Amino acid sequence: MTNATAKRKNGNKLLKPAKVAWFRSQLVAWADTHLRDFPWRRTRDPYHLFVAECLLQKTDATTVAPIYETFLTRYPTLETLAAANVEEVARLLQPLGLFFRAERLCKSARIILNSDRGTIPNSEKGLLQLPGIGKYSARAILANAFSQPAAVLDTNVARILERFFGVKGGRVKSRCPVLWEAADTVARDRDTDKWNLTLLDLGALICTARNPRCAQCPLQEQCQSADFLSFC
DNA sequence: CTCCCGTTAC
DNA sequence: GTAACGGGAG
Repeated sequence: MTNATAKRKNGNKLLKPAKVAWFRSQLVAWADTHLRDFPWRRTRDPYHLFVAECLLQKTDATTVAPIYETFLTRYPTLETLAAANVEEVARLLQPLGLFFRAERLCKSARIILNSDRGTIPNSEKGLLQLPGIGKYSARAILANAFSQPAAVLDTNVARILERFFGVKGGRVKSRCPVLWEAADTVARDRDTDKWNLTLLDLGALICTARNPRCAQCPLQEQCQSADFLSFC
């Protein structure tokens, strides 16, 4: 049993089980008709998802979509990326900014090819060895490419958990144990990939950082932070 | 805690 | 016009 699974089973003192159950069922229903469609959501290819997660870091999904297609056309395999000219990769990433990612992508490709597996690692530990892959990206790849029950915590998920459950994370959400634990607690053991996408999309479409659309939110009824003024 | 950096919301 | 946005690494 993994740590995360053990924690889920024992429950989280901060989160009431009944409220967690309601949270899940509301979101599962919402996901049926509201999940967004992106090219990287139509594949389970570990390399494709590795590229996608790198490009999606601190970058809006709608901005990434066209570049992602071009990237995979130009560098269709780990081998081609490992052999790529970093400057050229950086040029391709131009509309996204954060050019240091070009170097990290190429370097990761070389590390992966020199590893025992020779393919994208299928463990959190293995993925974390790669430059540019932190806990969020590692778990996203585990869930999406390898169907593992790996919950993610990004600023969207953190915001939803903080608002709905009233838990308080620190400044740096990505390294906040309370929020990671909450993310693990609310996650489902099955279809964790879809669950992760559900939270990301609720954060992107409804529970936005500014001007959240509380009136359209499936969680409004039990949300600690629901903006009741939005009814008026 | 700071830097990275283009895009989008305001 | 400016500020907000968003993961990882040093």
